[in-house]
Amino acid sequence: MPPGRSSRPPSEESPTRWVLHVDLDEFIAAVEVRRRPELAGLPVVVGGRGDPTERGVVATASYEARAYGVGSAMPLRTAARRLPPEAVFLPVDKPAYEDASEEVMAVLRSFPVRVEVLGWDEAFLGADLSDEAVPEALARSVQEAVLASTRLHCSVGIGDNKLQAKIATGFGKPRGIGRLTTDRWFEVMGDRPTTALWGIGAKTARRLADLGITTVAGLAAADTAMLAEALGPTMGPWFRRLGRGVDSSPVDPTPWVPRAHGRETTFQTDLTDWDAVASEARRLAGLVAEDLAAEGRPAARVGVKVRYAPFETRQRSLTLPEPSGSAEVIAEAACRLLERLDHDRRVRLLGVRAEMSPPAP
DNA sequence: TCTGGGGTCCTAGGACCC
DNA sequence: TCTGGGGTCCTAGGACCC
Repeated sequence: MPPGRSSRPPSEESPTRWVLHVDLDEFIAAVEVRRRPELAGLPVVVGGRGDPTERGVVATASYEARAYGVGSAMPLRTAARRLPPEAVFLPVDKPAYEDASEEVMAVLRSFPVRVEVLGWDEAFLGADLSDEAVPEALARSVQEAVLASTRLHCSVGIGDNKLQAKIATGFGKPRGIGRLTTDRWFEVMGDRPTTALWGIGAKTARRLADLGITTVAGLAAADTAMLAEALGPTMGPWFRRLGRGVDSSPVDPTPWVPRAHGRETTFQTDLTDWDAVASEARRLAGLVAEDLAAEGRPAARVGVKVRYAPFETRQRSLTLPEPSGSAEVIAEAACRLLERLDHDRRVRLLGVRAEMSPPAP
């Protein structure tokens, strides 16, 4: 999505005739129902520790739950208020979703395409100009193969590029196939709000509206220099390309190399005791060090995040004198960073993160 | 309706160096 | 004398996505 990954020199790109975007339907909820068939047909909500009286938000709601107006990122307490008593709340079980994701990606890789994994439940499939497959037929084959191997349903979007394919998937959901190509871009997208574009959220939409731009067509017609002036030299022109449905980024099957790892916790009750904050920072630093060790890469920078009640976030970070994977070094750095923050306020959330140096080429 | 946790990338100002 | 210009690193914050 971000422009950084999209702005490769043309010489690195393979000529792509079309792109498929595969997106699993209600993935997390579907994985839970798959192993608990008795939940089928019930409103199922996965989020937090599975206790709707706690602080936490909905990770995924089943379609039955969505019918009650429950969706991702909604506080669990709100979801509980909206849902009938038979609704089921489950805790997030990350390893289970990672395993299920691997099953799905293995199926996708069995097709003669390049596969770029976007997250647990999404991937782009790219084929070259020389390949003969018809995208609709391939899309249907992918859906059938994923269902047969994993008992999970997915939707597929077809586009001339990743941006179009990603948006097209939404037109196919659930269990369908959507199509959005250059020839019909403005017919389909022109009158939609700018938030219909992948990469434009509420904040950017508001800034665009302040410039008199509210629709995709309006964004496409905007002056590039004006957008660059108002929104930045990289982002401004990139937004305009989004408005025109243009995306030259290749489907890149290269395994993802993480830039950073972090752990954070929202406390069920705000912390007032700064000693407790510091010891929690040490615990989180230990978890981060484990993540680094699993990859065999040291931290180059360490950062802390503190969210004060009611909801005000502060971050501090530093570059280590030399890269280190030591839990003790990361913990000490985190504690030093905490010294630079106000100790007299209630703390709602604490996070510790480590940034890695890029691996040697 | 009081707002998770895991990430990515961009921007902008100041420090510092040549 | 009160003023250069470019480049890179560091840091804080913001926006977006799943």
